[in-house]
Amino acid sequence: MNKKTYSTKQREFLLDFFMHRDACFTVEEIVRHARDAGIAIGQTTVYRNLEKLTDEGVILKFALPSESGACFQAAGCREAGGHFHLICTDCGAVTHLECEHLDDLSAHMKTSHSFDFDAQKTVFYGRCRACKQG
Amino acid sequence: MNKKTYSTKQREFLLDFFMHRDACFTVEEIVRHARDAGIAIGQTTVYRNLEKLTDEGVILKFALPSESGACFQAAGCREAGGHFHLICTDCGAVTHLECEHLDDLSAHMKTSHSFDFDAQKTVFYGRCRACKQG
DNA sequence: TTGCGTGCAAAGGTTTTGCATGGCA
DNA sequence: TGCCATGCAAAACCTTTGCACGCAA
Repeated sequence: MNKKTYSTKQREFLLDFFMHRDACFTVEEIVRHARDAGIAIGQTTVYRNLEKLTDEGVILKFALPSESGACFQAAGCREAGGHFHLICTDCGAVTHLECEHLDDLSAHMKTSHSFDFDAQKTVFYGRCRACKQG
Repeated sequence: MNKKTYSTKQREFLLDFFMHRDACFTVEEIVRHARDAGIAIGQTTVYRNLEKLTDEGVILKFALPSESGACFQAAGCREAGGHFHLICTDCGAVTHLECEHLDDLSAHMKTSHSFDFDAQKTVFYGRCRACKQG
């Protein structure tokens, strides 16, 4: 039996915050944005809510070489497969990728290498178009 | 102009250590292995050497959900392409994968999505054969 | 009223830094 | 001898935990 879940203004802010943007943020940045929006929120609360949301697959947690702490971002969709994330190691931009090549890869890893690839947890690192040109 | 690099027994140990094994280790584990091998080494030294080796692409640095600190492992080869890493989120086992599917993927990302995928920095998370059966 | 959620402060753990010493070339 | 490397101790950081109070249902 699951615990009850209350709706608080802090939780609602976080949900809304991630649903409406498409970049990654550190805990510190999230706290700052909340305060700018007039929502008082402690970092403990951010950590606790983010942990839950990460477990649920609603948001993605990953490390960026350019940041010292963890980065979080909306997963975009909760369904398995068909949606992958590319992160630029220079600027941190995130590209959502829906591409049959990746579905093929996932299927191939499963059948030929006996590895259940988890698209939710995996982040592809590289350099985006803008940073290549820059 | 690059700085000179001295050869010390600590550095030689680290190089040798990673070249001869195929699993990932935390800093703490590395220090312990060194001391077991009769090499006195401080964790500061491990951190400093590992940072250099990571920059050079000799070893891989990544986070494992089951570990609190960072994990390091030999990259295996320094050439670009053709070599990827799968990590089991349950047991931490690392699989090296050489597979034309991944080369295709890399080429596809570059041509169709303008993204220079960096196999050196990317780790695929999922569950390995043994843990699926367990 | 019940009990989950919040947030401060403190603890915990990892990684970095300062500085004096050690050791390679 | 010159200068990089090492390592202890301390600092800096990020994240988690304890506990009392707040608040949704």
